[in-house]
Amino acid sequence: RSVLKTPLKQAATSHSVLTEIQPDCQPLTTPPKPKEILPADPWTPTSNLKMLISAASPEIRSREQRRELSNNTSEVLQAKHCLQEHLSGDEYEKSQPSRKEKSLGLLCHKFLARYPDYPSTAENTYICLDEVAEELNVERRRIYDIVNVLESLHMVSRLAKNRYAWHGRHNLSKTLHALKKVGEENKYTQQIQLIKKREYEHEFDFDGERHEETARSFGSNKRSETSFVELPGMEFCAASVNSRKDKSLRVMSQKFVMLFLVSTPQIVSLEVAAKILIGEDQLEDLDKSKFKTKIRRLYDIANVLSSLGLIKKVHVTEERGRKPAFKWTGPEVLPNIQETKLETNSATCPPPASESITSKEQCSKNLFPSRGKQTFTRHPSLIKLVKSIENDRRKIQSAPTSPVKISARTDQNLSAFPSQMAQVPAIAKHQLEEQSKKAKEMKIKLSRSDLECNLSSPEVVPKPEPPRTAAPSQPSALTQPLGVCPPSHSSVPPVILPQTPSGVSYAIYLHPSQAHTVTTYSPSFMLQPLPCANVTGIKSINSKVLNKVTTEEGDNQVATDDPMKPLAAKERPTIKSETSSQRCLKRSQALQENNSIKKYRSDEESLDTSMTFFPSGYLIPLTQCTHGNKAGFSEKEKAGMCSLQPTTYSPPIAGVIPVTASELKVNIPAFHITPLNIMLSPTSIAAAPVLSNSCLNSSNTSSAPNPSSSVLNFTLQHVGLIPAGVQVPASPVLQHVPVSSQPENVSHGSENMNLQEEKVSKNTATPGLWWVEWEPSVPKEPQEPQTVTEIFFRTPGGPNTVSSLSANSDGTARVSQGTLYIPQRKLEVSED
DNA sequence: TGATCCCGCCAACGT
DNA sequence: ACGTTGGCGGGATCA
Repeated sequence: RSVLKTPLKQAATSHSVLTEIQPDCQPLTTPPKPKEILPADPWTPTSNLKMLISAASPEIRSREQRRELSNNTSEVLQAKHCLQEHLSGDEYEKSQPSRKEKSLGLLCHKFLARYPDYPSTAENTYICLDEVAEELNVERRRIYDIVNVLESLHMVSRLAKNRYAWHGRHNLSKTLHALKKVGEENKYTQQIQLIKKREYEHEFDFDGERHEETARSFGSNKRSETSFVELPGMEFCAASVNSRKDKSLRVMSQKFVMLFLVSTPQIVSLEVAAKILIGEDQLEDLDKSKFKTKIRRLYDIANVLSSLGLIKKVHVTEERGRKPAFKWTGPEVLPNIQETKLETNSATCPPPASESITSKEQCSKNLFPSRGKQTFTRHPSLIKLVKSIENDRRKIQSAPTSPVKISARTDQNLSAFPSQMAQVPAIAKHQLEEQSKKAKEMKIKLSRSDLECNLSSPEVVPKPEPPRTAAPSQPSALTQPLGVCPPSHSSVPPVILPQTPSGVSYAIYLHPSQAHTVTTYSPSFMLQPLPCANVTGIKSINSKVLNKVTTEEGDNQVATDDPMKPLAAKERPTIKSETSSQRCLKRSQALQENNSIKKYRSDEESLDTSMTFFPSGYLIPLTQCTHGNKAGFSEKEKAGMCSLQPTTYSPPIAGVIPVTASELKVNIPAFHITPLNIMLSPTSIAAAPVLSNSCLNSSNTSSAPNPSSSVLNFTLQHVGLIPAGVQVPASPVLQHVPVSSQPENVSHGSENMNLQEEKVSKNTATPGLWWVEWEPSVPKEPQEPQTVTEIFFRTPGGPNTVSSLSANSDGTARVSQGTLYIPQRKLEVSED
């Protein structure tokens, strides 16, 4: 095994290298033993799996083939020798199993591909590390890395040495809830703030004095640390067999996840994570090496989490430069969803899984009396829809479902998506996984409700159906009393998410700015009251923009599902021989894209009526004047334009938005807002895809109302941050100021002007109000320009309480309240 | 370069 | 004592 995967690293002495490479083999001259070749053979028993994976990457495949060839003969050495002598040659390089191909992430994908996300609760799935290691052709050591992380999420549990039980994602939801809870208890949010604060301070004062106290307070609130978070029902198992519960990787993994779950923009930079994880244990001893090691570990964890589709790599750009970070892309973890502590009790190790599932069933039954299927155990937050949209770019239309260990299935899948697969970039393979997961989730969701299925299927899945005009289906959705807009207009379907019990949600959508990459000028926006009826009728869209938002990057998935896309039908056929449930799945996938609204409704209906559905009138379309750009933003305007009439944003009444465009003319220089739909939720859990109709009402092209102000006011009022009658001045004057946790500091920041230029602005007219804009670092190809705009405002309540309203260019946005978040010159963005 | 992170030594553990 | 785990960090790769 090692023989194959251990190509010489480089031009070192061939002999010594080979020796190293084949430690467990006969002398270096020993040609691959038949026995070893077999397991390593990419086209053997596990070939299906490999096929699937390699199929995603022509490169990998070809390489594997190449490898295979070389492995089968004693030519190996020769070849290597040869190659070595021509290190610079392409041949050699190509035959080299590129580091990437050996990455933990890819390995993890392979690993995950072996097991279903939601294994049958009837029979337990076991994992034998040895086997897996062998089949995946890697050292066991690597498997440990993966398993440990999975274990931290309770996706697997250790039964005995070399033996694990696979639970898949059945426990994920609960685990995340638990982790979030613990994360909150650990005050990670505050810790993050502290760290950021310190970073901030570092930038200005060179004396590391005050760090002392920071460190103090930091280290002080450590407590239940170093303990492995377990799930009721699972701990038994884990504890009994695995005494070392505080294993670093496992714990680290959990903590890392916690950080995501508790932080507002669910983005965590490695640096911060590392510091927090270190800081917890040993008191701040800025040990360089320790930090480095921590980072390394985090990468390992991150790779696995990425493979799971829970996070994705991004970069936070700030003055300091680009810093690696990760963004949570996993399911939203609703705060108060009662932890399903319906745990039964008696349970042996394997049982825990089924048990937890049982409890979930209970839960779901409660939620959906009529339903009893085990599949919809989870209470999929509607937000997932958003997530899915968020991840639109995920192409790879294939991989209907994540591969199961059954080879037959894999084959089927493969045959179904031959060509497509062949076009998928190797690295993008993971996306496939994500998608399949998404699909599964949807599947589950759908299965939960026939109604849902019925509603969605008719329109979305009609495979035989020719490129239908979105129009037909749209209306139906629109006619609904909900405040949603026609999905067809935008590739980014508008969605109204269920609200937290505490409050109503608002759907606001702004028109996407065409200048995704432009960051210097302020696009103009219009805030207009837009009754549903009107919305429904609106058809004009800035396809260019919209496409950019969702279809960009040639996202097959999206494209396929996009009703606007003629090719949509093209792929449907593949769904042919699927089961109805599978179809639902597919449909759901399709729905995500364009019928989110509908979908949402379905969910809403099927989910539970207790959810406060937001009045239709709460849809606030903020269209951007497509042309009212630069021209419209003369220096003068930038200076102090915004002539905002003190308008009171009273709670909108169904179907009506108490604001008029004219009232919201505000331009906030340096404030770049991209398309967004904002779901405002007092408690910070809403996220919604945006529905943007370009120039819908762009009649007012010249005016450039600033969405931020309107949104802000609207938000502030509805979130209760400001009296209904009060209005926050639409930042007539904006200054670039350093942002710090101390509001006071903000007031005088002229000296720090350079900091965060145009990134963070403060509305001097409204103390305690900041906005932060995250721009895409580089408008790479059709990748999604992840521009994030975030508005921070201090809550009257506590000095450290703030709320933030952030809008992502991908159409999602969220409002949250919580502890002070230091706007840090963070400019999130691009991914790799 | 700095960001990533593979690789595998070797110590802690389990049996 | 020996096999299993997995902490750790050198140094190779990648971007």
